[in-house]
Amino acid sequence: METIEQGDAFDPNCPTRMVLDRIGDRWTVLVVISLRNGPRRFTELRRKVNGVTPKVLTQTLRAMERDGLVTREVFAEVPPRVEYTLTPLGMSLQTPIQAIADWAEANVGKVMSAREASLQA
Amino acid sequence: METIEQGDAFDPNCPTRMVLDRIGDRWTVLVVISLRNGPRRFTELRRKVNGVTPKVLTQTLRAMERDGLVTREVFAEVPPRVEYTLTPLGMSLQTPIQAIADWAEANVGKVMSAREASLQA
DNA sequence: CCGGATCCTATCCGATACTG
DNA sequence: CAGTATCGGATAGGATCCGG
Repeated sequence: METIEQGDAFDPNCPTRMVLDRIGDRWTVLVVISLRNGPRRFTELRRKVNGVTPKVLTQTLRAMERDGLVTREVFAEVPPRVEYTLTPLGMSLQTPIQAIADWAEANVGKVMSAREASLQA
Repeated sequence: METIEQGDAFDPNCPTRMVLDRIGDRWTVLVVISLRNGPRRFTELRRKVNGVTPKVLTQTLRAMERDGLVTREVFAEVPPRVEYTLTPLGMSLQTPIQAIADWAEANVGKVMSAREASLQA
């Protein structure tokens, strides 16, 4: 079936629900965007992903690692260096993310004016 | 600019961030899917969106109404009837949602096996 | 430099009960 | 039928400190 089904995201165990949960969280999408041009170090990511705390960034990266979206590579150096890289799977996530971004840019104006209008009513 | 920018979703006030917040919540996406074939009544939605409580469904619908995604129409009848309908804006949300669903269906297997694999490591 | 440990708060969500 | 009111629990996320 090519289109969304009723039983789809309504069930916690369903594919779409799972992806939605990932995309829904505050940072996963930002990390994907930040890594799209190649590997980044932890601190680089911290700077790019404006305002994320180390704990949460670590949480996010670990979750993404578990799901096969990023790989984590530790270099036994002094000072220590850790690089995160998008897997092909992680890279492919950019397609739906881009779709969202496109919709957002195209329609944010309408949403904002709807919001304004509802304040007066 | 056609592609995602760094400053994009990193700022709470930015378009993508806003849309992500909507998509991230548990029910908005499900309501959009449930309404795609035409207007639905409150209780119909409650049934379709499996397990949502009236309070939360109302919250979701009100938020969507504010953002111009749905319209709410009250019929002065006995018994009372209220219909919710997707606006064109709300309809257009199905494009990115479909992109997510497609990605999910195509890649859920990989994510699941990555998860399995990480359990043994 | 990387990120774990701990504590805390905000928010979302669910259950239940009640009203026009 | 279509909600509202109230309460309570779960959890993501933030602040801060500390260790390898």
